[in-house]
Amino acid sequence: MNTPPDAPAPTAPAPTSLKDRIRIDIEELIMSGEWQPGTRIPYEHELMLKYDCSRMTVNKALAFLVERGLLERRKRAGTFVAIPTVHKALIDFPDMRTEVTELGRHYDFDLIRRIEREATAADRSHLAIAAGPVLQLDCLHFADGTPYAYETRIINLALVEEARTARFDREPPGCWLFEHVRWSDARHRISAINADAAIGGLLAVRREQACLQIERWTWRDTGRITYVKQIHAGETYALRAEFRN
Amino acid sequence: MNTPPDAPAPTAPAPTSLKDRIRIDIEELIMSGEWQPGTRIPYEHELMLKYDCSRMTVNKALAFLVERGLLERRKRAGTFVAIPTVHKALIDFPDMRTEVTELGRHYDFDLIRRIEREATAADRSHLAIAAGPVLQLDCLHFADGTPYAYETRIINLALVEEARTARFDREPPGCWLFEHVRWSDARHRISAINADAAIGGLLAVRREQACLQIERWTWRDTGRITYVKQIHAGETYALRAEFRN
DNA sequence: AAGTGGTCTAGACCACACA
DNA sequence: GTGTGGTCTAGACCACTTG
Repeated sequence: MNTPPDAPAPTAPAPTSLKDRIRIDIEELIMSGEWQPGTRIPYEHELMLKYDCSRMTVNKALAFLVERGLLERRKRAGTFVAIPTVHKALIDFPDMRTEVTELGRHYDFDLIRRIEREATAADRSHLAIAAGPVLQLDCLHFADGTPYAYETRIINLALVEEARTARFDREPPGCWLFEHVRWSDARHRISAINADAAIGGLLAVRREQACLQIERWTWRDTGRITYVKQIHAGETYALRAEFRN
Repeated sequence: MNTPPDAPAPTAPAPTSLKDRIRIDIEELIMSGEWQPGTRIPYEHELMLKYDCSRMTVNKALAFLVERGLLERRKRAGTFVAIPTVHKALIDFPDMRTEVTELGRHYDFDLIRRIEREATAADRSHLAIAAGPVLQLDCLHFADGTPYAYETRIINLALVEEARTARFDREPPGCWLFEHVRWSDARHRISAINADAAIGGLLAVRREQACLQIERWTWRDTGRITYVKQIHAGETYALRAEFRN
């Protein structure tokens, strides 16, 4: 469906700290257009006087807005309203069990395949390794008994040895990894694909049905931990992302 | 294609401030698994002693990690390693011209339709208004002369009056809005659709081709500014998102 | 009741970029 | 040089929560 999302929750009136009041005041001056992109805003020293506070407090408010991308600071020159170039959005990829449960539906999954092997060419490419043992886990996620998503995953056993002995018949691999492995970075790729006969059969959709495909490569400092590809039937699934400055 | 992305750029060795050293130390203890999720970490006072610095400096480092979702703080109890529940990722939605140009390709666009009208039922739903004038702008974006994306947009003229007189024959609507309107919030919806005959014709793909559809609703405090739907031919397009905790 | 984090102060020194 | 922001200090009071 094509229903617009709810309006953003009004920002909590909250026990506003002075730092937040300064921050919000400036945000509003920028949003309203009163302070145009490129404008120099008052120096920290001037804001100290205006809000009758210490420089540290002003500094915290400004630092927050810099991290959000609303301001830019240049030494000796001052602080400027940033010129926007991109829409940034924050997107949540919960694990499947959490995602389905939060929809108020009953979650279940089938482990379709579990293969331990030496890395194939494709595995080596995804995990950026020259060789080594990997574990492939394919499973189908259900919501209220209906196929929800198909997932195929490769785990680098050299980095996650515990996966060798883990049982994935009760706990889905995504959950297990969440609890057992920390990652320092991840990259996602979101694309649209046409269901082939195999995917169509698994997800119970017609051939050619447009599906949303999410791929994720996960790193830890020491190397790549896992590669996962998730496929959702398009008509019933959509990702949601929130603005994030 | 299904090529894995490049490894994340190594974090700049940078002129590390003390605050950052503390932050990085703690990050590494968490990432390595030495401090498991749920663990209480040392009190601010203990960290002051360890790093021989003021409490403010420790506090800044911890506040940063809280905002990143790596730590949770409870008064009177202490600071704890957060238990992860979702993968968060940051995704950029540049405007089409920027996006295509950054790919090193030549950008061009055609304005297909420009309609000023009283809001229809669909417009009212997307903009959450009871009535009022809207502007619909449909256009086709090209990269190196090849169709890149189809875009249909509705602008709330009550909030963006300047759009009435703006010319959209040289500058694409997305760019124009970037420069003229600030938003305070936006919601995105990403889904997969099958090309119908009309979309297939515009994007030069076969019927049923899976396409990636991105919808965006944009707010300012005072109301909804615009709704836009962008459709990319699936095989040639993918969104990329970075981990962001 | 006690001790945590939340917030703030009124200074300070420094590096850097600009004039 | 000069003045900006970057960073840090050594305190302080308070609210909250939890033992």
